Order: sequence, then structure tokens, then C-alpha cells
Amino acid sequence: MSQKEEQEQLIEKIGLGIEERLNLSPLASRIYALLVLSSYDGLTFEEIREVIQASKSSTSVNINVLTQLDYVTFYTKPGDRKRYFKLAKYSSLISLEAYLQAIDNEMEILGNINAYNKKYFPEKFTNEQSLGDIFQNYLEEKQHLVVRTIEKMKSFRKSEK
Amino acid sequence: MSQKEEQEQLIEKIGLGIEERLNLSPLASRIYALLVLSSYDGLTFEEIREVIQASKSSTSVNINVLTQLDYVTFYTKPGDRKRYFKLAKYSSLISLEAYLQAIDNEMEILGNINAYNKKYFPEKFTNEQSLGDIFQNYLEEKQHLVVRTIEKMKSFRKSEK
DNA sequence: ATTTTAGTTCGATACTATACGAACTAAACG
DNA sequence: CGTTTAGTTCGTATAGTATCGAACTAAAAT
Repeated sequence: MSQKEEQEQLIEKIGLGIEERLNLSPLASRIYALLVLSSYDGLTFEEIREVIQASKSSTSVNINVLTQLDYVTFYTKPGDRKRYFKLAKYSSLISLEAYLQAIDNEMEILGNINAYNKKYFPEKFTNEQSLGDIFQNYLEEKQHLVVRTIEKMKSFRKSEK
Repeated sequence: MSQKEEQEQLIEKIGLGIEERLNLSPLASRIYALLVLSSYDGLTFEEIREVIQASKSSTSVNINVLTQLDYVTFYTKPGDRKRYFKLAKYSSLISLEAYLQAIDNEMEILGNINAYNKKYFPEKFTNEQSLGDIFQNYLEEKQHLVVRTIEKMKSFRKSEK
């Protein structure tokens, strides 16, 4: 299998994952995926278009979405109007921060549910808690893991500067 | 605020979360949310319809989706044609198992990406790994956490029987 | 046996998301 | 100054859900 074929197949595979995890459009996800596989040096608008086979307008819109979300950055070269797009080095940090938000939200909701049930069904609430406890414990540990990972990444970034 | 109002607001809030996390339709998510708040005793088809304010057809379809996915079960009473729907006791186990699948998939993809980059950009690959390592480590720990939680839940279930 | 209850299935409609082409802009080049 | 390059913006087409109402079915009640 040629590199091109390998690349194409991987883009589809990664793209589907991105689409789910980050809630991006298929096209944005494919661009993201392409950049994951090409992140060593930036790709131009036209290079991206050629691989992804999308119109200028869609390419433009979706690259902009990705840059606005800080998943993608670009650099320019003197005497060259093109932009060179690449995956933001800390895109994984960005997405983890978003994920932490989601976890916090889930924990808040779980709190709401417990409060509601305690208020309106106090008698049934006390027993039969263990399964809920296991889940709550899981959520807390996951939250800690994400927080720790974010910290690790940040301190790595600091050490680089 | 009345119980009804509180319930309505919580249903919307929980529903949005479910919609994202489990990729269910808005209506299915709301039904799920309602059952989370009423799981002590089952609700009938009509009771669900009334709270959710959806048509019979949509209600039917979406309850069936939820039962097929094992998020919801029902019981019947002798001499009563209605079904009483409630959240499956182990719905959280079911969704964690789905989540584990997603993590495994993500890890496989990460492996694919590394293999691809190693193959086509071997020189750039060796240095600059640390950030990727942090992420990979995070994924592994998350996987373990989920596996451990699933085991806890299963052994809890066993102890109940 | 006919009516009611409890839901199911089908086809139509409405809504949203995704992507496109064509016309446009702004900078640089010749 | 006119043209090319590098993209942007706008309105439109299309496709894929989600939900609905209406007609249907199967079991139970009268």
C-alpha cells in the first residue's frame, strides 16, 4: 500500500474518531486528521484541499473553525502569501480542557439528581446506594486523572519556553 | 418551585448531557432523563408521554431504542396490560462498557498514527515525544480506571444475586 | 362479538447540518 | 495599473434525522 493510500485510510479512521470526540463536522475532522499525519511541517490551503478534495469555501470555513478552537495554528513565510497550517502543538491540552468541563458538568448534574431524589423520595434513597457510589467514585477519579494530566502538560509547556 | 417544574428543568439538563454522551435523539434522551428521576417505580407509556409531551409514535420508537440498548427495562403486573418502564439497574455498567470500547478504539488509532509517522518521518519522530507520552499515559490510566470500575460493578451485581 | 386499551408501523413533513459554486476582497507582483 | 494569488462570504442545494399524525394490530374487557 502506498503512503497516499495509507494516509487516506487513516484520515477516514481518525476523522470518525475526532468527529465523535470533538463534535466537529466530517470535513473539519478530516482536516484535523490530515494535520495529525502531517504535523511536522505545515500544509497550505491548496495542499489540504487536494488531499481532502473539498471546495475552497468548505475548506476555508472548516480551517477557520479549527483555528478558532485552537486545534490548528498557522505560520507564514516572508515573501510568501500562503499560510502554512499545522496542528497546534497543544491541541491535546485544549481538548482535555474541554473534556474537563464536560466532566464537571456531569458531576454537577449527578449532584442535581441526587438532591432531587433525596428531596422527593427520601425513604427510598438511603438504601441501595452502592452502585451509584461506584459510579460517583469513578467520575471523581476520572476528574482527578484529567486534572493531573492537564497539569503535567502545562508544566511540560512551561519547561519548553 | 414545584416538583413538576424542577423535574422539567432537570429533564432538559440531564437530557442534553445524555444526548452528547450516548448519542441518543433528543426525545430518547429526555425519556432517559425522566426515568433517571423516576426510577423507583416504573412509569407507563402514557405517563411518559404526558411528561415528555411527545406523540405516541415517537414515544414508542424511542422507548424501544432505549430498551434495545439495555438502558431501559420494563415489568408487567398480572391482570394489567400496561408495561412499567424504568431505568435498567445496570445502565451505568452498559454505558461504561460502550465507553471502554471507545477508549480501546482511540488507543488503536493512536498506535496507527505512531506507526505511520515512524514509517514515513522516522527522523523527526524520535525527539519531541514527551507530550505524546503524557497523552498516551493518560489514555492507559483512563482505560484501567474504566476496566476497574466495570469489574467493581460486576462483582457488586454478583453479590446481589 | 364488539369495544377499549396499549402500543406499533408507515408515510409525510420539518428541521438542521454539511457542503458547494459563484461572486467578492485584499494583498502582492509584474 | 491590471492581474494573479490566496483566501472569504453569501446564498443555495442536498441529505439525513426527528418527530408527527393516521391507520393498523393484538390482547383484554364488557
